[in-house]
Amino acid sequence: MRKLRHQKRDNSASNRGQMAVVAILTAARDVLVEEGYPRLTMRNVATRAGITVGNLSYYYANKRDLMHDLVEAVLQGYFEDFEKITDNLEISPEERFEEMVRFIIGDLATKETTGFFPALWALANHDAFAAQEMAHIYQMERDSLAKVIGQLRPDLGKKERDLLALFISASMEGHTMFVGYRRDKASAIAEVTNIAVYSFLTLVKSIEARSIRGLKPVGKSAGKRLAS
Amino acid sequence: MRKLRHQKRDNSASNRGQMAVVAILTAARDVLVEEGYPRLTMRNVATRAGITVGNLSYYYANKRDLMHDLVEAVLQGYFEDFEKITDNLEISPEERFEEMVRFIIGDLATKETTGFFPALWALANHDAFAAQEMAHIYQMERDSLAKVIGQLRPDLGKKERDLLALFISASMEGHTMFVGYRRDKASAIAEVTNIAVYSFLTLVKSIEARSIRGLKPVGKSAGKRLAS
Amino acid sequence: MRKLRHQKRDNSASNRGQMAVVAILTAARDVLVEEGYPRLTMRNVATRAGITVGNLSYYYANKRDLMHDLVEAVLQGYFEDFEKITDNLEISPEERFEEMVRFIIGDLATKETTGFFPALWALANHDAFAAQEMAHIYQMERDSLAKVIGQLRPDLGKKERDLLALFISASMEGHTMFVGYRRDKASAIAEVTNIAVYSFLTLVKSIEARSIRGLKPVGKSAGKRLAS
Amino acid sequence: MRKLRHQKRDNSASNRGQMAVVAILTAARDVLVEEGYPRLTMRNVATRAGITVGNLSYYYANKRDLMHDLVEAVLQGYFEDFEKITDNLEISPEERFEEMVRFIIGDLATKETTGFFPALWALANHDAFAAQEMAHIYQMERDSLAKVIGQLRPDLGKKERDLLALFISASMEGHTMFVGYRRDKASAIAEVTNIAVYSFLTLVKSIEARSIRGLKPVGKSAGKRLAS
DNA sequence: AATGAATGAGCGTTCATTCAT
DNA sequence: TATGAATGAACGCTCATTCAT
Repeated sequence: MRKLRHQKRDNSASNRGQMAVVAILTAARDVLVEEGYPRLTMRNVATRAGITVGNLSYYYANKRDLMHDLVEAVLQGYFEDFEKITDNLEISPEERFEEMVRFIIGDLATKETTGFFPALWALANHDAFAAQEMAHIYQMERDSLAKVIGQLRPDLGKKERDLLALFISASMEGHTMFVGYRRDKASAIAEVTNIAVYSFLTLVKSIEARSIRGLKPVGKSAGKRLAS
Repeated sequence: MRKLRHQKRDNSASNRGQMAVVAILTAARDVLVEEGYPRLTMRNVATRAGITVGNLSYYYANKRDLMHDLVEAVLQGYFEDFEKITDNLEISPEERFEEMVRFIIGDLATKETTGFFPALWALANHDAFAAQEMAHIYQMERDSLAKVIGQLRPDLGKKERDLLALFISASMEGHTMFVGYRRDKASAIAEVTNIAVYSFLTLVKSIEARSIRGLKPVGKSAGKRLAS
Repeated sequence: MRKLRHQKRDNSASNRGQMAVVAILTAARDVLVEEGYPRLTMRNVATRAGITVGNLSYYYANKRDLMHDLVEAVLQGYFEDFEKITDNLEISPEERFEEMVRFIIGDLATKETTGFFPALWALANHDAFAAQEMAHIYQMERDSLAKVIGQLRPDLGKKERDLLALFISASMEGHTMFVGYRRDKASAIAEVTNIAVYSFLTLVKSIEARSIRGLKPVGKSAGKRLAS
Repeated sequence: MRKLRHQKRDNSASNRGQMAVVAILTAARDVLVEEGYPRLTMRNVATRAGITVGNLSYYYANKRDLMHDLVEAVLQGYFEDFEKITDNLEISPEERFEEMVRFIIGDLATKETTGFFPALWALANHDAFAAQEMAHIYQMERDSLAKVIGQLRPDLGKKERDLLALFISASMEGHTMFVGYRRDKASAIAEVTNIAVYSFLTLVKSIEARSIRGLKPVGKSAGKRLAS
């Protein structure tokens, strides 16, 4: 995760308040990342932002609004990141694809991302807003991926490209808990990234629509299993 | 997730207490799954288990101990599941591999697993015990996977097999938030599972050690990128 | 106000909790009476009852429930008081009427009543529950009054008796803020009570239904006023 | 309640500030009337007046001062109202008396009065200033009443006239909670007013000083009661 | 006159935990 | 084993008030 993008709503002259909002959002993210969601309290955020609870409530009347802005700020950061890669036409589609994979896996190993996203996933299970924002950000990621997949495999239909993007995106996210910041297998990140690039590229270049639809290629073991 | 396995520690005659513990653990899991970690309170657990807070504290003096047992009980269930698949020698290694993939992805779409594991991942970021237990369960999953990979690719070294198992295991877990219970892309689970089986099998059967180590095959774009 | 009547809901053996509830309700009434509604906080009540906020919440999960029980306890006390007077058949209807007037005005001068009821009236303007409970208690008062009025004036219809009871009841309540505990005109309570007895008795004994309906008796000034 | 009378203290040229004060006082009264005293916050007043909290504090440094002015403004309005009736010499004393009764009961049924006065009474129990202002306004009301009573009954002493005025004034105020705006018995206001006019007129015209002092007229039941 | 920003105390409520019975 | 009662800290939030600009 690189930086928070706070969209100011009103263009008031005062930038003192604007700075406070950035401090609050950064503090909130840091508390969430370093201490976890249950400790993301208004008091902790205020303390870390160097203000009082009362003043925090001046900027965010309630926790929900704060969470809202926090998630949106994180989102906006990724939106800008993905755009840069997708719009880089100086390199080939295959290179762009590899770059996306390396960017995403590289990002998920940062302290912020390793801390933030699992919290968001857990939240999304019981919080409609978190679920919606999560859907939004991953739709963006999949769209970027599907675009490049289309350039690599123009023969595939939109549905197949979207499913491949879904599979690849979800697979990458899964590595957060293993090669993420200070996680168990963090030392294997280089190798895992290499495998990811190889695996996803091979997948995209070789798969046939029937493998997705479930008609196993000839010689597969499925028949035998059904017989048993 | 299928069921909770609670290992009684003392062999006391009372099985009333044993039943109470199972009720408590089940209640705890259900609260966690249905309401999320922040609402996993001693009161909620006690109420759902049909006992009083005071009595809950007789079985679990504090929340940490309860969490401990809960995570271990979930773990134990999976230990038994994996064992059954790994020990099934009536089918070929390739079939065993496919079965593992289909079992894991099938499981992650259950209500319990979709609810439980993201909470565990988030917790593991800030709770050493959760991290340790998580490491334990996934080590088990990877061991099972690595064993079958070894049968499929006897030419690969242990390190490569382990890395492939890590990549495949992590990739599968990543689908929890997307095709899991009531998640965004739940309807695509069949196609995603097919892609997973195809992709992982292709990967295992085709990858060379040098692709893992990072020496890209000739003609790769890496050189060019480094030059830019 | 004489005493609080707390109706225990469950007949549990423990009277420790029962005593705590009485202590809480008494504390709540005293805070309300002595410090006013804005200072009727859970903390103040707990402190005065000699318990902690946490323990108060064990008995009353929220302020609304506490208020509910408090108002009902006060109500119940009056219910018993009125019953005693109404059921006293040893004295004549006129004496019973006088006794009721003297009891109500006498009660309104007690510290508890002077403090409690104006707070309830103010509350009833914006709190449906308070309004409903208030309606309940005064209906009871009017019913008692109307009963005696009926014995004094059997010639009057029910509607007229009810209106007289309403007028008399409301008039008496109005004295709370003037001859109530430590209020401006507290020293005039004896004379005011005498006037009340004389006035209400004269009213009941002399009024004709047409004076209530608005048809002024002959010789009244209404006509002249309309002409001017 | 008809309108707020704010007396400007300094004769500064700025009438912008004067208008702001009226807006603030009106906002304060409306919040009190519509939402109740506990919600009469500086923020609510400022918001309703269309200014910021900071600016409100320019006009009223603290809540006490604001309350002070609010109560005085309401008072002043009544002062003007009573003066008009008292000074109307075109009608007879009896008519003037009836007009006062009808005016007061009519006023107490307005939204503003029904909301404002019970709040003031409750406040007066614990706030010396509110008690003092309340005393002031009702003294005025009683003075007006006593004046007319004196014209009706020149034979009575000042003390008796004052006591009658106290009884009548207090009785009328008591109807606020019953026939006031949106209160329980609001539909009975016409009949109650008729009863009030009849009752108070009868009282004033017939009562003897000894009935006030407590020496009951011959034939009364007091003797019997004392005997029992 | 007016704003936006800030404080610190207090609110109702929830919580993990303890303990006598 | 099981309960009801109790504690003290923390939670999200609101408030009157202050102050620099």
